[in-house]
Amino acid sequence: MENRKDAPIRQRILQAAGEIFGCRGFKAATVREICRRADANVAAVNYYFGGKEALYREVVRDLIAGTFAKFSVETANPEASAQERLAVFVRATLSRLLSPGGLSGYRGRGQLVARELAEPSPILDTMVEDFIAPTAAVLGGIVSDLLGPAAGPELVMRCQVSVIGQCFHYAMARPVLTRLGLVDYARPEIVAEIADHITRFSLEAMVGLRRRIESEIGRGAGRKRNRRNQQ
Amino acid sequence: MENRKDAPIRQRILQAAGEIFGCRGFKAATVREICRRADANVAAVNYYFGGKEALYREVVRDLIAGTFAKFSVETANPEASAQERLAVFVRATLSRLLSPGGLSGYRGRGQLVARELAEPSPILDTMVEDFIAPTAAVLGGIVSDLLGPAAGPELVMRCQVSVIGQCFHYAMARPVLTRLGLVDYARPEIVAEIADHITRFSLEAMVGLRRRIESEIGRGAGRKRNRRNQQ
Amino acid sequence: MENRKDAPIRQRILQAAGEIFGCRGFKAATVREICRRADANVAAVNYYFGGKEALYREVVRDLIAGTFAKFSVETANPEASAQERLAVFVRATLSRLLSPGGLSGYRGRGQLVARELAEPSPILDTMVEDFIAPTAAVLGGIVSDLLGPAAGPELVMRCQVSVIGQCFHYAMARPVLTRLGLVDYARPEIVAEIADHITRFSLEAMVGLRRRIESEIGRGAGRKRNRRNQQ
Amino acid sequence: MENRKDAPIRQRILQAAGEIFGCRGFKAATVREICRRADANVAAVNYYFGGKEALYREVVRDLIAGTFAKFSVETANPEASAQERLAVFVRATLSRLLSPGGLSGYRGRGQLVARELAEPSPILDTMVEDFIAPTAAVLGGIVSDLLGPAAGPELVMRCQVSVIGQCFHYAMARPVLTRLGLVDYARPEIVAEIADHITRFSLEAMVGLRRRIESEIGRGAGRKRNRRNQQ
DNA sequence: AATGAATGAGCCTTCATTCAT
DNA sequence: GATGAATGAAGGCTCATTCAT
Repeated sequence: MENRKDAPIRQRILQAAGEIFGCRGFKAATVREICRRADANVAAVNYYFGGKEALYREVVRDLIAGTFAKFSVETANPEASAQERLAVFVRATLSRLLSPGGLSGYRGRGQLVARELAEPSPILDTMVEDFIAPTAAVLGGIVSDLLGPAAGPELVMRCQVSVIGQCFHYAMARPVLTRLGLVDYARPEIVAEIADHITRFSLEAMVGLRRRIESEIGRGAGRKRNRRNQQ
Repeated sequence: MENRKDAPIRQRILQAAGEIFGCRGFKAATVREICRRADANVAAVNYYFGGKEALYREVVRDLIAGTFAKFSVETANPEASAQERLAVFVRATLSRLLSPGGLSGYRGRGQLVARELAEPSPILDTMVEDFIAPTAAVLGGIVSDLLGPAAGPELVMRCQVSVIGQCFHYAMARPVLTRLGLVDYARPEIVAEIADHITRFSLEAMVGLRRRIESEIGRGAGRKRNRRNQQ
Repeated sequence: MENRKDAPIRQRILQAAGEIFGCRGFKAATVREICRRADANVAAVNYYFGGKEALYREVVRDLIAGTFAKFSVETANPEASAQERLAVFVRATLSRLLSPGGLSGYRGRGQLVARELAEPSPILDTMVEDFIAPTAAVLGGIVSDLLGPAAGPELVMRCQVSVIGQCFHYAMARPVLTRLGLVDYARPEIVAEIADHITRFSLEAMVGLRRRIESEIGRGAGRKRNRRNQQ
Repeated sequence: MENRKDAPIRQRILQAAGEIFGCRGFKAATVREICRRADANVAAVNYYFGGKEALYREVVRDLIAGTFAKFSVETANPEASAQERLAVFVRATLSRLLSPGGLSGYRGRGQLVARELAEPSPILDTMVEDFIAPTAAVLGGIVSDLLGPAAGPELVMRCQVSVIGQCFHYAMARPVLTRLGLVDYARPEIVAEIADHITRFSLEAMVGLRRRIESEIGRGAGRKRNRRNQQ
């Protein structure tokens, strides 16, 4: 299904490049191997993309853009509760990272993003601006709602990272988690199960934190403990 | 302090290699650049280490071993409460990852580990076995205590990943978090603050999860089935 | 004629490699020098042949195969006398070794074979099997006929080596023979003259040996014991 | 017995160098390997000999000088018959080339000379002048006597080469002869057997040639066919 | 438009040699 | 006198890129 001989050469190269770059990294990947896998001429990369680096940029951009478009982190219903929106966000984020149609869709591609996140390259700035910042904003809204108005911006940021960090670790540390026997990525339901856990874990944490903040405020400011019911 | 001309050449190369390998990755790094930075001859890498790959192994091993030895994830007092042990664990893990004496101690070195975790290389197996697995076992004990005897092994594993994932994200996604303005790594207290947050967040989550598990068991085993409506 | 700029690069490299490998030996020869002489890029050797060693193999193979094909050691007439067949064999062998179209055709190439014969390299096995063994078999037949049925296999083998050794020495010890003033390789008729000598020398030897063997047998088996006094 | 630790370092290096140079050739041999085998410091070669090339010269010189001194090509009795002197010459030459105390005395050393003879290097000139030319002169005298006064200098030279070529081939083409199964170098009597054969073969040849020359002269000049009995 | 031949820059490594001790 | 540490030069090879077709 992939690498169909009748697919346009440009597409075949893009596809092959995603796999090779993901497996080997930018430098270790060779245009020869990419072209061999794409069944294209050695000069095709330069002809269609202008060079190895430009091809790499295109691959990463396509991969992220495609994946982000495929899995939305927002519910269709804007009136949904914060809990529900969190569940959707986590599920979508994990799907982006782990599901077959996502960043790890085919062999090695997930590592491509892992590498890119770990390594500040010029392309990262665009990625952050175009894709990651909007996503972070969505999560920021959810977390803010869950923590309530008493939570300071610092706490909101930290909780954002806590949520997103749990999700990313399953993608970034995949080789380690596999070796430790902590996660079995082969099971098809794994994404849903992990999403459920992260949602529950994070909700429990943030509800608890909110309760604690507000009780402290209540204690500090007097008896306004009826605030608890707002959210 | 870095690259002192009077330091033994072997040390200078090790130091330089950590930085270069971290910045560029194994393949993209060149022994020429390493030696230039270490102010050593090109042949010195082969003379002292036997080759580029052997140097890389030594760098990673030294880095991890040194860092793990410097920051213990266990309390001196074995009778300490699970909460306290969690706090120590999180603080030590973050220190390993972020503090000046740790894996990101100098420019680029943190990325070296990020890359190694993301990209399974032969050396990773040894690292997992020697350093990561023991650490994971410690965390497993803490989490297990916090969740109580009613928690199944699945939940314990998932919570382990939730805790460790929060910590790692600050190291792995450092470039992104910086660009998003979510974390200011320059502030010296940042490690302690993040550790506090992760500990609180995780404690709140696990205490909440434990309460829920045990109440469900109670419901199943006895007569508190009116709790069901709370959540 | 040599190194013509319009000759295909592959051919120019092959030509240059024959000379350089012959002059310097495999290890001391450098692809840089070969390519410089062939007026080709340094990478051309790897591009066309896959590496220095593969180029060497091709050079030796081409040289031997070409030479062996050009000079046949067998007479067109299979009914020819043993004497005549020996003359043809010796002339062909010397031509292979010394004539302009043969193994020493251009500067240094003869030494290439000398070196290869003296120094067992993996390629030698193939050469022996494909080219030398068949040639040895032809000579074995001739010698066997000349010595008669009474000659044991041991004697046949030794005489083979005596014939071939005389031929080879003119090629192998060329520098020494030149320095000693024993042979003037510059004279064009030299090959024919040497061939004549070796043929005569060897014929005389083998005819004499045959007479001696058969007279001894006669002595042993019957009553021609008066032959003993002849010699 | 060889490489005794208490032998002077200089001797141990000479010994080791002979083996390594013989096995690998000048360029492929490394001073490191030589020094390792001699259990000496890397710098010892430069210290004692002034460099790799000077060491090589010394090794070849020592080897040839020692061998030539050990096996004399002349009989003790200057009045000996030409046949006898030929037998001694051949036996000595073969011993120089093949016997344990000679040029192939230990592993690989024989090939050292084979290589040197095939490859005109500056050192060869000295070798020819000091060692080979005198030997050639001895053989020239023997051959001249055997062929008789009627033989021209050309024939004498050719017969010299025929004799010496037979001897050398056993040393030069050793790998090939072994592969062809023509010679079994492992048998201890092999040198004597080969020497006997070459002597007989050459005597038979030269006696025959003499007879032929003289008969032709006789035929040409008249009826002096009684010359046949002289020799 | 698309390609195969060819290339030049650069990489890792080896090795004879040097030099301070 | 003798050595171990260190080095500069050079070698084989890889690879992204170019160019004529």
